[in-house]
Amino acid sequence: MLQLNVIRENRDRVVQGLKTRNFREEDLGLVDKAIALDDRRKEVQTSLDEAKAKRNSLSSQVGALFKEGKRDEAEQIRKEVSGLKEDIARQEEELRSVEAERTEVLLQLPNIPHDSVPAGHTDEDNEVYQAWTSELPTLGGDALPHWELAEKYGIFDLQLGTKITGSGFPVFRGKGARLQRALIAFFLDEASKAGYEEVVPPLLVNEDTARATGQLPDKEGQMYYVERDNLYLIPTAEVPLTNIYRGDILSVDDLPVKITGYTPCFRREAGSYGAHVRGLNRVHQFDKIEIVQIAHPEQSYAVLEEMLLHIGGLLTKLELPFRVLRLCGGDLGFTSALTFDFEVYSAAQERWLEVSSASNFETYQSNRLKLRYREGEGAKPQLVHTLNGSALALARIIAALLENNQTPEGIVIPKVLQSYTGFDRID
RNA sequence: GGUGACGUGGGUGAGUGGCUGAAACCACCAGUUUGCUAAACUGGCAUACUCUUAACGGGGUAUCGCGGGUUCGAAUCCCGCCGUCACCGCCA
Repeated sequence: MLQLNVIRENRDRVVQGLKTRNFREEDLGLVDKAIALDDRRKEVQTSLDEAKAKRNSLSSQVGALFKEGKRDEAEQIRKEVSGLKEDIARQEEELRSVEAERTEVLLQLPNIPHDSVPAGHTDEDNEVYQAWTSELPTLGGDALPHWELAEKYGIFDLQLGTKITGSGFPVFRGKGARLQRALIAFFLDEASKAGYEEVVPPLLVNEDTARATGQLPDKEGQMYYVERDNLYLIPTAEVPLTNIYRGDILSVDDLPVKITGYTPCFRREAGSYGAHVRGLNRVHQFDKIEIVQIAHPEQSYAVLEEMLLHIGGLLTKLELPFRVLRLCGGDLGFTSALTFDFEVYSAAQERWLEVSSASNFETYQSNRLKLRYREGEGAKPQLVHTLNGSALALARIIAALLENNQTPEGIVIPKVLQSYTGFDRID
């Protein structure tokens, strides 16, 4: 959520940002509407506070007068205060409704894109930030897509998952399951080496948590929901990991906070179908190692750069061809100021698969999280910047590994993984 | 799930209707004193919103788990919810 004072002070920049996101002309008015509602809120707040101050001072007189035995005077003031009650109640009601309306409007405003975000409408318009300069691997005409390889080598079984749960819930078996575990261990070890604290968070979260990182209300339909207990299955570890610090005031010395966690991720992916979502390209449950940083506002873009290097390093170690995209305004997530996507080239499908997304949310999340830091002793608390990235998402990495590494003798496991898998090929 | 106890500031903990935004102690910060350190002493030490100020600052409101109620006035009384702990039940 954007801060109102930021909107006030940078009104034109906010409007410009919405345009970068291709906001409809009629919705640009939301910015001024938010400001107007906040003006009204201030008015009511001030007038309500005055009424309450009067009540409080009169009330304390009542007590004093009673003690002095001046019953009549006390009685008179008491009646006067009684009259104030109605007025206070009415103003409280108005304050509540103005605040609710203001929040409603603020929730509809996405983050302001960073200056470097290119204009554009779809993923076609994303800017190639770091291209793959070597040659892309080519496989012969008999190369198989990963879903066929999976069947051939018994790596995972989607039909079995359908029997147990429903479509989009793969069952990994044998060496496939082992490969999965190897990747998780590898990614976590790499994150630890890079200074991230490893965390095992809950997989179900409550409403407050889902709201604080921005999944509610804008991505409600994307999450599985357990109605009986009013809990949501996490779509990404970002949600519980970032919420660890919800409401906290950190010292500047604590920054940056670096945490990582492996979790399964659950996504309903409502409305997705077609050839591009075959196999592991898009599933309802997949495993992901997430890295999260809570950073000083002045450091956050350097931190984002550091995260990109970390993620790129993983792909390099896995010997996968990849490129990095800077998302355009139209493709940028609602809460993000700047996002880079990592795509791995899948040689058999001859297309790029998104395997990671790293974003700087600046203060958009921290404002909802009420997550702040203090510059020094006694300094006023300020919002931190939050960032996160996948490092990495497993399903599509496996898809790419299977496809790119297929040989007539089976699927070759990259060297770095061999000590984790305990085998060097799947055949 | 059942029964009982409890929920106060960074921590311990006092406080049963007004003088309590909250004692005291600990921790922390600054200063004084002192060969150094330690000790002692003095002072400071919540957050949000809001008004005011060029600024430093000052004023107001709210917050004692959360939400409602009673009252001129609530940390304190009443109701609901949530949580923690103990015992029982169940259980990886």
